[in-house]
Amino acid sequence: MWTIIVHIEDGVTMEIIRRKTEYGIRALVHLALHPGKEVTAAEIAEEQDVPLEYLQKILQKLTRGGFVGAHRGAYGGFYLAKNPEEINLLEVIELMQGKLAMNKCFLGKDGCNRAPKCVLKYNWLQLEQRISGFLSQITLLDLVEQVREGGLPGGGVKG
Amino acid sequence: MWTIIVHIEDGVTMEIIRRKTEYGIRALVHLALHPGKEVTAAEIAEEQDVPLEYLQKILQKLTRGGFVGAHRGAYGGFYLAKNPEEINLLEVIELMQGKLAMNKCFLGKDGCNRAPKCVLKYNWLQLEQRISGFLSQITLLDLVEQVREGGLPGGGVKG
DNA sequence: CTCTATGTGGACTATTATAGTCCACATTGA
DNA sequence: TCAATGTGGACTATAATAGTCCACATAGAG
Repeated sequence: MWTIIVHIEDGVTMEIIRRKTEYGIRALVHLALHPGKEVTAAEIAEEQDVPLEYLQKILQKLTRGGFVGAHRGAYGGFYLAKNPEEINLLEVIELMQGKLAMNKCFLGKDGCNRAPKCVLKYNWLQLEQRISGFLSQITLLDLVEQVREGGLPGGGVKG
Repeated sequence: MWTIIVHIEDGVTMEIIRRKTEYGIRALVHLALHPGKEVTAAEIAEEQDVPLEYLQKILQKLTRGGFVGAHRGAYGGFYLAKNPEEINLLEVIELMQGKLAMNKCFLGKDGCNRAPKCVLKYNWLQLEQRISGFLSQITLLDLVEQVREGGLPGGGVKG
């Protein structure tokens, strides 16, 4: 009796936006689509295809981050604590994943012990600012509008 | 006798360019700075502050990827297999880390099982193209020139 | 006032990615 | 033929991500 292990070459991808962030954004979009209503974690989990227990952790983070408000007890739930146009993608990504950087060289002069002789960092820094700038221009309102329009391309995001 | 575990709140950062990629870029820059010479992994490791054994793996990947050539045996070493202006950052990053994407939604219509109702992806796609576009415009030559100029800011990268 | 549906917080596990190491072997120039 | 080199595969260690579990706090309805 043999056990054969086959290692399938996978098309690896390095994702900037992690699953937890995606889940968080789905939750925010869902809340924005139900203004003035308190929505339970269970409902969001169901509607947005997110594991409930994990979503609860994510909602807690969003609550502490000030993006959503929570109401405990029976008939409780979550609601947006800001207007959709006041929430941008960069804030959400950084709340969920930590500060977004190209690499350590930008964490200050001592982020990398080669810093004094590192000359690559100016390129990194420039790109980093572009990415952050772009992400911070996309608001929850933009996302929600695309949802309402049926998600067709062409809506466009400025920048 | 007590054991006290203190959990220090760390300033987390999510880095797009991983250490292996940074190491790979350092190696390429080093090779570009020594044209016409075969440089050993040991020398690069020493000069660029990279663990030798790990660097060897990275150089193997760069070799298979066609960016560097290798010469075995005594007096062997590595050399650039392309001109520095023919190597761009995006290629190197994707060789080392896999394809760079915002998230799974862009891996094709089945990348995410919500794809049919997912409307966020057009934003992602647009940003993804911007990042890739920018990274693909930065060549190894740009990096090397900045090294030669002493690494002062202001050199600038077009885009 | 109590029951029940909710959110909260912390600890816990599982899985995957990243980082790094080790060693036998192939190659090649002196 | 020896010594310095790269190659390839297996291996370990650490960290990040993803996900789960449970005791507890809270608040509305009856």
